[in-house]
Amino acid sequence: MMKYSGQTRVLVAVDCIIFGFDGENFKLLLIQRGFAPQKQKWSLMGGFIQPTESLEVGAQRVLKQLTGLEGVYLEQIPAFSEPNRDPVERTIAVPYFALIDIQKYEAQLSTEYHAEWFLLTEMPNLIFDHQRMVEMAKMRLRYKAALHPILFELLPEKFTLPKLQTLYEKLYETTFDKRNFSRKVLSTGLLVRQEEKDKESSRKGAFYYKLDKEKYYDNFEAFLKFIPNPEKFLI
Amino acid sequence: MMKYSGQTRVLVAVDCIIFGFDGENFKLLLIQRGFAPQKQKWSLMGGFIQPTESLEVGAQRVLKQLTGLEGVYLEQIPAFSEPNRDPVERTIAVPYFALIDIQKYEAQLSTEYHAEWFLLTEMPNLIFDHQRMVEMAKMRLRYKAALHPILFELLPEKFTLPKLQTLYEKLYETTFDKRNFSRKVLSTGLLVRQEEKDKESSRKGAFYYKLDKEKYYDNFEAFLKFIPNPEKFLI
DNA sequence: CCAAAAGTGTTCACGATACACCCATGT
DNA sequence: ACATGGGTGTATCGTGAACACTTTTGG
Repeated sequence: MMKYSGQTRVLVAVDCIIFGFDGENFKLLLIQRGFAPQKQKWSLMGGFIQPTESLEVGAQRVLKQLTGLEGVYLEQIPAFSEPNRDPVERTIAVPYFALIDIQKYEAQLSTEYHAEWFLLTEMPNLIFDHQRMVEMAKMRLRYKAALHPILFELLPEKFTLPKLQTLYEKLYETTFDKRNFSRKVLSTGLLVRQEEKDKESSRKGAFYYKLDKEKYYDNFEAFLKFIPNPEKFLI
Repeated sequence: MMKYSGQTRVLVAVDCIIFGFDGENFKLLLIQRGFAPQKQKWSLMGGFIQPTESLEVGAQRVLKQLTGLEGVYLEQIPAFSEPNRDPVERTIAVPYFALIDIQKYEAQLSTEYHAEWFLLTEMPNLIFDHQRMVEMAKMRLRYKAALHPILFELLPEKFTLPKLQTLYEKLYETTFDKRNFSRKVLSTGLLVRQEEKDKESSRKGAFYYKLDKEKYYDNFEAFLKFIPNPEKFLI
């Protein structure tokens, strides 16, 4: 097979910034790196791109290895390509942020990678430029979620409005008026109220809601703002 | 030097989707590919990433080679990484869209690449998946420009409000009310009216405006909507 | 004097915000 | 009975959209 001559080939890695939400706080799934350099240090889950897979497929593979989950919400963020970002060998990293339902995950946790959930606010130091990747991912998530209904990916199938509101409040480090919030969310018609209530976090109990899957997928890329004044939060 | 073992290295290319605006229509700067395969076919300007440069730097280098311009507005869009997208050898392409002032360019055009401006609506067929890259870039540009004041990058230093409006109208393939448009644009305080008028395109003449550079750079990433109902245009 | 494009103000409607009370229940 | 969190309605304000006439001047 013919090749392009005189050009340098480089390693390409996908690194996953895996977000979860435990009902109270944002979490990040990190692993303890199992190989040199920086063995034992905390790191994002990642892997080198294989000859037969695209970046997207590679990221899904890496996620499946760690969490057992497939079809996870993934979004590419701009590549990290400083020539010396990896001290071993030049590696271009294409980060993906992933939104997963922390409950689905728990059962499947592989012990192979020494993975652990950290509160986003209490992250350990990470190797290389992974810290910066997390920062970028957080910014991107804030941006995207201000305009599109993607945070549902972090919630279990059934969730309550107060939980949904907490989710948004934690991401934007603010509080919202619950009357306005519920009106805005319900007006999208994306949510279906269930008979059942969640009695865990209050005496009265809060109704569970499920997504109207059809409307949800139709509106996935739609422009739905759940938070007031999004411009305040967008960079 | 130590290396990661057992992994495949790949070529990484940057490809530039170069947009211009001639005062009436969007244009795209394409080159006639000078090497096999698909020699002579129209293509985006691109290049392989070099050992000492980041992707961003590589894209700027490629742009400079073709146009002579430096410090051009560039934005990365998600990588194209299908294993067989380049028939010669696996290459991951990281596309950047560039917004340039078509007037600054014209003098500097290198003849080396057989470059030519095409109307965006009358593009020839492009090699590989470059067509799809242009589509993606167009979508991204529409998205970004609906929320942030980036289209000024396409205009010369002095421009008139009617030209600015035409620019937006062409991108969104619609028309806007000029009273609302000018009010909205001027209310940002980003524009400074000049004494001079452009008498080219009307008898009465239209005032030239310049950007207030300081405010512009402050608001570069700010949330400024110049078009009504942006949600209608965002995917 | 006429054609062609530039420039400008007001009204209206809707969406966004602010705000406070009652409800259900477990202890 | 009371403490705790859940749920709901209304009044007001401000932003965004619709809309039409006057101005300038080259021919």
